[in-house]
Amino acid sequence: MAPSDEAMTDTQRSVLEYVQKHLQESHRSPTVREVMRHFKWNSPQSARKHLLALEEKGYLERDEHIARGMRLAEPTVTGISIPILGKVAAGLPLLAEENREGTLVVDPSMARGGRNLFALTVRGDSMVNAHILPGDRVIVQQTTHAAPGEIVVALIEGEATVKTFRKTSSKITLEPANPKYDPIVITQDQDFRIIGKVVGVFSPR
Amino acid sequence: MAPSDEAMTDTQRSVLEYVQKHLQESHRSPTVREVMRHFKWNSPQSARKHLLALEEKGYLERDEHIARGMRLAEPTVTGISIPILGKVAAGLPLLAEENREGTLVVDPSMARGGRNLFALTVRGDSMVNAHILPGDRVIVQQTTHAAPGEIVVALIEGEATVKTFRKTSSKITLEPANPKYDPIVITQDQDFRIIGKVVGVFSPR
DNA sequence: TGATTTAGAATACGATTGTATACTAGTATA
DNA sequence: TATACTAGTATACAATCGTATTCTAAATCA
Repeated sequence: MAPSDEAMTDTQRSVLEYVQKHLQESHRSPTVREVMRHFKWNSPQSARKHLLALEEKGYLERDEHIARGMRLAEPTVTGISIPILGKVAAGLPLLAEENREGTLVVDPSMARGGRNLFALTVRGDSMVNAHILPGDRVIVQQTTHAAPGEIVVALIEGEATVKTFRKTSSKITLEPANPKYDPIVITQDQDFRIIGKVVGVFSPR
Repeated sequence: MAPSDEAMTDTQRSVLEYVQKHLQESHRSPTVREVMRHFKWNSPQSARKHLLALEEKGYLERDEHIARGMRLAEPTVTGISIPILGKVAAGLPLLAEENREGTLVVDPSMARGGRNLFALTVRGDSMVNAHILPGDRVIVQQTTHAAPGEIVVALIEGEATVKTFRKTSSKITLEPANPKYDPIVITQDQDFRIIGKVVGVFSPR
């Protein structure tokens, strides 16, 4: 349950702010008695009631009977960690642990709308004219459908490839952005699947 | 004091990994006894000795007498926040608060060697053949010197521009990567300054 | 061989800590 | 007026937890 469902009293707000500050500064939850002492109260229950109220209203999460067991309901986001996909193993879900090669941190602006993202390291120069170079990390939004002209990541016979998606009434082609290469025409009997479309490129130089 | 000064024993390494994992997953330090139970030991001292050893060797930090008082000596880096430079105001230090337009989070792999980084939003298409497009964020390492052929960010008469740096015995030129534009020849009386070189490009699509 | 280091056990002490119950007082509300 | 809610106090209990001391056993090393 997300915060801001229910209003806090002034004291509850102060307590929440103290807990937030404590977590931020010491990377550790305060104890009930630390809250009590900070507000110069004389009973652990004074603090405890506010903490329980904050938990009930969804602002705090707690683990019972555990010392320093408080957490903020909404963790502060500094960057979005998305998995880097390596070789895709057949039969496994795309984002299974086994397919992961590492983690890439991207700006939160990339993740608007809670998009289902992953990254892929580009091999080969087939997309240089779309400014996607070998070694670049393409940031991919997972989807099974794409509009013609969009740059997609497709799985052909178990191999992941980045190409421009083209579609006519009769056939689907995957078009490179490099005159050196020919378009790939998808035939009926091929194992073909769109796994996402490119929403960003990260290019270390 | 940085870790890796002193070698760990195998057990100490396992304990450190467990503490790291615990911190990462629950945002909370394990207790001495939780470490003990995880390794199926029968005495708190078994765990405590390893924890004290890890502290002495600089891998862990601890606060005495405090429940769940362990921290990693090197905080886990999830992303590097670098400032996005806007219009550069004359007279101010480059990275002054007034010049900042926002923050960009990049992968830690960009920040190897503790480089002094900032980001810049590209305006114009003068570098498209170097795969730097309008709207891209170039990630820049601050430096006053560059080798010919490197892509630099230069300040000409207070205006920041991204170009390829060229230098002969007689003159300095800034070369666009787009035939539509002519190279800029720097004259003696111009206020010219290199402020950094491009080490990465972040391109939202 | 004897000394040192490392790993772990056994046990205990006391402070810390989450929790429970019972109480007073003020304030808002139906 | 009676009721409910909020705020805080007082006190107690038991589990958790960091720490201290003493001990055994194996491995390393000079």
